[in-house]
Amino acid sequence: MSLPHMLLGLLEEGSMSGYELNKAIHDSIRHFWTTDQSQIYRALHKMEADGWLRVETVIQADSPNKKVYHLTEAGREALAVWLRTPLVNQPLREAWLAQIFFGSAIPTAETIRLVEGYRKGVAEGLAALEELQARLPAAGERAHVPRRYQYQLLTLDYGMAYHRSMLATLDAMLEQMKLIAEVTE
Amino acid sequence: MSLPHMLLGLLEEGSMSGYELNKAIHDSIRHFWTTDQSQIYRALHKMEADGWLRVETVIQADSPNKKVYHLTEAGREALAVWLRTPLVNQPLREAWLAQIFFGSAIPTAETIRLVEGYRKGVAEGLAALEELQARLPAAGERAHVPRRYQYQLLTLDYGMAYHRSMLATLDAMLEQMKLIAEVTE
DNA sequence: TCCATCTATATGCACATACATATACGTATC
DNA sequence: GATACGTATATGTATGTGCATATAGATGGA
Repeated sequence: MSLPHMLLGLLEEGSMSGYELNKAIHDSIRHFWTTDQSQIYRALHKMEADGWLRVETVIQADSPNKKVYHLTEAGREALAVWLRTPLVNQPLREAWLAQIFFGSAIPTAETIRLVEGYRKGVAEGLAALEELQARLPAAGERAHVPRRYQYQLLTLDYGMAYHRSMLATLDAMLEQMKLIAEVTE
Repeated sequence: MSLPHMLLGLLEEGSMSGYELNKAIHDSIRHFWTTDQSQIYRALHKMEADGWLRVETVIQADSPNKKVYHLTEAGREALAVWLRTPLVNQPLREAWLAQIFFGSAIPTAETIRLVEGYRKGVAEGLAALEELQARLPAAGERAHVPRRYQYQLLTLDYGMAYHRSMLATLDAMLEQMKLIAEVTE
């Protein structure tokens, strides 16, 4: 389970409440990790019990009080260890590929339509990432950007490369499927 | 949940027992879907209760009796429907990218080492797929191959394209990280 | 005044899934 | 005779996870 370590990483940049962590996940790591609000609070409770976090209750006048979490030394250490720990590589798990694999059970035109839909979804995902990147420094200017920020940009690069490759692969797949349709229909 | 539909797809090609389905998953769709043996039996029970499958108990002399599952009309129909149904597109979920995103908390050399490890894993995955493909028809001969089989090859193509793209992206990432290391260390 | 919305935290619940374990038959090996 | 292995099916259980819901203070608009 990685969520606690995501939270450690975010809290290393600055102390936050669960509510703020939820927003931070949505704003900055959504392109490779999403989670439910309820999981965040559950994770925070466990992390506090494990001594990774210290809670500070902040009384607010203009909105409900909040519990701001701070990294402890143990938490900082847990993050540093995790950042060096190779994760077990998860095998591909793509249910939609089964719709291709077993596609011969329905007319080719229908599977083509399906894949075109998936292509559209990927194109939209890529557009969202490109829009995000347009508001950030270009590759040439990166050397002058804080180190922390350079790492963050690398994950955005990965997301875009993934989407572009996916588009190209889907296009190739669609071409092959059109050949199948020609021969057999 | 997709496992029941995976089983429908496999059983459409021929009736099998749970034990044989487990082997079929390992032999032919492992490159995009894996599962535990226990889930297969649980899924089969549910699918039978839902009327998608019919059981035939086969008495064997040389090994324990087996329960061979056959598709019913309802099962065949459920497969056909699923094959046309767009799956909700799952957002990227790559915990290792968080190790990059938060990488500034440890020396760059350590993150480089980590990514090199991941690169090795991807290269091994690609090698396994290439070995598998070497025993199958090349692209030029595909037109003369059964339609069912052509679809199966497309999923292998996808797996290889994914791995190749992943390798290229990781290499680019490693180059960027070496630049970071030069500037800041 | 009522209602919606934002801030803020928390629990209930269902589902998917993996790991471990249990049972049991037949064959081959030591 | 004991042990290991392949075949074959099944349950127990823990964990990860998302959706729904509950509670509640403050603000702003209809």
